[in-house]
Amino acid sequence: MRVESSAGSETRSERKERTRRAILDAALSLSEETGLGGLSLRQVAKEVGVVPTAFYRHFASIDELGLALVEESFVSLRAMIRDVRRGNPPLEEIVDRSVEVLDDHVRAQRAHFAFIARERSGGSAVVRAAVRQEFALFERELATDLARLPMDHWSSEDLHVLSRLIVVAMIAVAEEILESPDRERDAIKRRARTQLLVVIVGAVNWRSERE
Amino acid sequence: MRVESSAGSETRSERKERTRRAILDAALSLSEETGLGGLSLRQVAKEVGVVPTAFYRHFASIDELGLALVEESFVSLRAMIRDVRRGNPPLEEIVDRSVEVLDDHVRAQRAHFAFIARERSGGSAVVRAAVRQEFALFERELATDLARLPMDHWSSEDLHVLSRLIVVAMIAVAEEILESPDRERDAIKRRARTQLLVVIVGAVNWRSERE
DNA sequence: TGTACATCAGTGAACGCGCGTTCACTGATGTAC
DNA sequence: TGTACATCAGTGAACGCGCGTTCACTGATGTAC
Repeated sequence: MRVESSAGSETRSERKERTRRAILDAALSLSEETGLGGLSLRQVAKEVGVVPTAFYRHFASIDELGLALVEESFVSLRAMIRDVRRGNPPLEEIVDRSVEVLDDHVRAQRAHFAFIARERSGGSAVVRAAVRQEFALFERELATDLARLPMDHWSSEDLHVLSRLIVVAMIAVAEEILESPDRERDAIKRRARTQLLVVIVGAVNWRSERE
Repeated sequence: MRVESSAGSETRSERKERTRRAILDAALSLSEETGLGGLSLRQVAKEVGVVPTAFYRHFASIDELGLALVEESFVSLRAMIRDVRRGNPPLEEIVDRSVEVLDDHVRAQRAHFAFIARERSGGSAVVRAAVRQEFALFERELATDLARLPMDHWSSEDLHVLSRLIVVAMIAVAEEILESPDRERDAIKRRARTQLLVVIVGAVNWRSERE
């Protein structure tokens, strides 16, 4: 068993992990232009600086690489949600806080959020299915969060429907953030707050108007 | 000048138009699996039953073909909107009527709506830009429609924000319709009605809660 | 109406290119003793 | 600690394939007179 290593060098598995990381980063960056589907194994290898066949030491195919990217992108998304919940903000601050956190996280993890938004209706059936499954899971979680707001007159199915509405609206906001110049930042946040507030006001006043 | 033609035959330009139509249809159908970006000129030509080079008699590139498909897909989308407006339905029927019409049109023009939904974040930058521009136009139109509802306390910018919320929610509903089995039809429509109603109730009660 | 010429949708051969994948390999790192 | 062997991340040549695009062509349709 090897415990120490010669100064300034890495173990074999550290080197391997570094190459793997470089492949993931290259794929995130290159696919921003073409989508994952328009990405070739050879392009990725070239960007990383290895020979094409070295790719196979890390992933069996571009699709498998895509699945790894789905996983780590949703880690970023879940980190964002944890950040929204943190401090358990009172109702009147939820909208402002959520939009702040969304904006911060989308900007800090551009590549991950862009990847999710793009591959949600992207070219690879396998990756698309993985993204949608993650979103389905996420919508269910958000629905249980919503149940804590003052809308106990909502059935759990309706909470899920509401959750989906919020998710698709916030995906659209994230896309806007990603493709707009920085100077539109405040305008986009203002619009996002309006949308969220409309949904929440609508939800709170819903049943009373319905029957 | 040729006025009559021999029985059972077509003019040269009729034949050409028929091939063009076949190319558009083949592209719509083939791209359902791979996206427009994953489509090759040779695949399309093979499906149509012409030699690859014949493609160039009709389009200079797959991108140009894509732009033609964006145009005709939005013709379908505008036909849907005209259908919603027809009869100038009273406020309490707007939600039901809109969801009925959306469901009917998406099912009748599956390929067009699937194309729009997919290429909105698809692989070709040119086509993506065209789709987004059409949506931007459409959102502005919807905003002026909304101004006729009892929400005169809304600024025109806020009406636009509201319009965008409705559009992204309805795109998501259209995607659900397209990828779900027929037996979920009523459930999807019910969920769509809930979402639209939440947005409208929220919009009507908005300003009062805000200040 | 009949003839001579122009147009042009579609053909078919050919090209160079980037692709994914196979295979045998190298040589530094790791392990057993 | 030193030696002999195993592992395995990355190499490099080679393959067959589908791709977009070029070019000269064919022959039915259209036009002028």
